[in-house]
Amino acid sequence: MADNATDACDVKSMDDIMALCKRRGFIYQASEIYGGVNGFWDYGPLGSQLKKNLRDAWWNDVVMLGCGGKPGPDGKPVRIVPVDTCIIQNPKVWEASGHVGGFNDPMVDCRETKSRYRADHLKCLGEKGDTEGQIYAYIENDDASYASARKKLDRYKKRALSDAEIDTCALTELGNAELAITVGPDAKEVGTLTPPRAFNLMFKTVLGATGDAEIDKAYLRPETAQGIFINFKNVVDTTRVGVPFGIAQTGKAFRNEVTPRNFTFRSREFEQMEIEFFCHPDEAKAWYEFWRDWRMAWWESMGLKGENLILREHDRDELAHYAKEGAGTSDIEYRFPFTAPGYGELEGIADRTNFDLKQHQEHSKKKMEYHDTTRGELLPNGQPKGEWYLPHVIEPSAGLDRGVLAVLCEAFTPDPERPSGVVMKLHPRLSPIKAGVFPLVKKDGMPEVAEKLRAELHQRFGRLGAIEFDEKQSIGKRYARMDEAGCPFCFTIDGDTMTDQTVTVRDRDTLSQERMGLDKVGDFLAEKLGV
RNA sequence: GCGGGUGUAGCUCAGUGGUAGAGCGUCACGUUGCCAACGUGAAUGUCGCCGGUUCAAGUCCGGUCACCCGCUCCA
Repeated sequence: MADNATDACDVKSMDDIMALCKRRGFIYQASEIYGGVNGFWDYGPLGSQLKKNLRDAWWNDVVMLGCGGKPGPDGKPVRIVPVDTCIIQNPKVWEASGHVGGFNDPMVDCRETKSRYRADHLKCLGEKGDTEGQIYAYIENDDASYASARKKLDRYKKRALSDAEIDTCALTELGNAELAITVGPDAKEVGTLTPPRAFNLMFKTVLGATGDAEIDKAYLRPETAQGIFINFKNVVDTTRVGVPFGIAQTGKAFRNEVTPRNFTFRSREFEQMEIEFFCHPDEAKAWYEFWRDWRMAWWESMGLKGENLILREHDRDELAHYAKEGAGTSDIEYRFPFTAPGYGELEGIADRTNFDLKQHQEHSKKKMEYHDTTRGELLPNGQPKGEWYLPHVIEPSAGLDRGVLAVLCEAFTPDPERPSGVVMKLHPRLSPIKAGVFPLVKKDGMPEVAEKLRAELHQRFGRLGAIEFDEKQSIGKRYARMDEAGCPFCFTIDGDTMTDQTVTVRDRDTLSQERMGLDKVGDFLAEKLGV
């Protein structure tokens, strides 16, 4: 598959993938019967099981096995504990995290140049005392922008005005009538600037049935991370964990994206799989590199391989405000059909330093420092004195819905040779349908034997995914359906089964058909599913 | 948020102001002996939604919603 990855990518059409997702019940548009709602998607029977399987794989590998059992940079097992925190928290959480203050800025759009400006970054100038003539907006502390505005004013007045004749004010002080005679910083026409509009990406809600919209204002969380940070002390105090350790959480988060687009890639409601890994500041770099590399390997183990998956280290000037002082930030990115030849982010691994714990310590007035009893100078009795510090945090934060989408895109394989025309080569561990059990024809006792096998496999593997039983229509049609659903193996009961107790195993990816004993099917499937 | 495009059956799409269509899929019955076989039959639509023009609107006009593409945004 790796050899023709580029070719396959070229052939893949997002429209075809979306059509298959709808047709086979992976993903539907939310509220479809009411015309849909922008930025929201529902998962169908196959999609929800696929999503659960990917989440379970993450949960199992990260939390239960602690990075799949791989020792950390300290040579010890990686310790991760889970939490499940609320979508709605005290609004002060989002003030501390910076989500309320920093991202509540009114913005101004220019209809002519399509530029967007922060309203509080724009100033205006005009001739002193002139209330009729044009006003020129410019970007504060930008000499070129200011000079441009002055030049436009001079040209409008047909003379060079002195500094003393100029009046300036903030754009936010202008009324609508004045905006109508204002020229944007990079515009030629007047009145192309929109009134300042707030672009807070957080969903607001109101607490209490009779709640006052202002006083009882609350937010749906824009990320799951803060729920972990605010419970850091609780977990340390009530669980026998010690730094270094991680706290994991999966759950929904909500962002009022300006432009939801690209199928489920940028949704307004989405699910995250996040780890906040707490470590000593001196060890942050080693843990950062450990997590970055292990997370990359994990996505590869989910079937995302070759040129479509890359690890990209952020440039210094690209780093988020909280990561400036840290060891760095990396994105694990997948080349989606709609981003190709570029890539879209699946997971970010960031060294957030102690930014979040420090913020919550300041805002909540609660001590967030950790007492590390394994550090500090040795006391006369031979015990370490201990050291108080704010742990640094390495955050591998993955998008579950984006992961599902990447897995679907990777699996989607056009194949004109097949009757279905397409096969979903999902990793067996992720496949929503684990196996198909088919009687070759609906007679001669075959359905009965097939049903017995289905019941046996269902008992053993039903917790992982569906076991499909189908006795209708031709065997080829049933195989084709399984190709589109991404079912990796089909077991077919035929005439020979009745005499020698063997079945045909049909492999989705190779189309090979081999015979095996009826009693070997369970173990065969267990091995393929890695259970 | 701006500009362009699209919206008709589950999917892909035809449809010239005058009776709502095709292929595939789905379902039933028969047949069928390993890759969407075949036969017969069936179901599936307020033509995205709202309004307007008209004797008559899927078709023309306006608005709106959703999706796609390009900007913009994306802590």
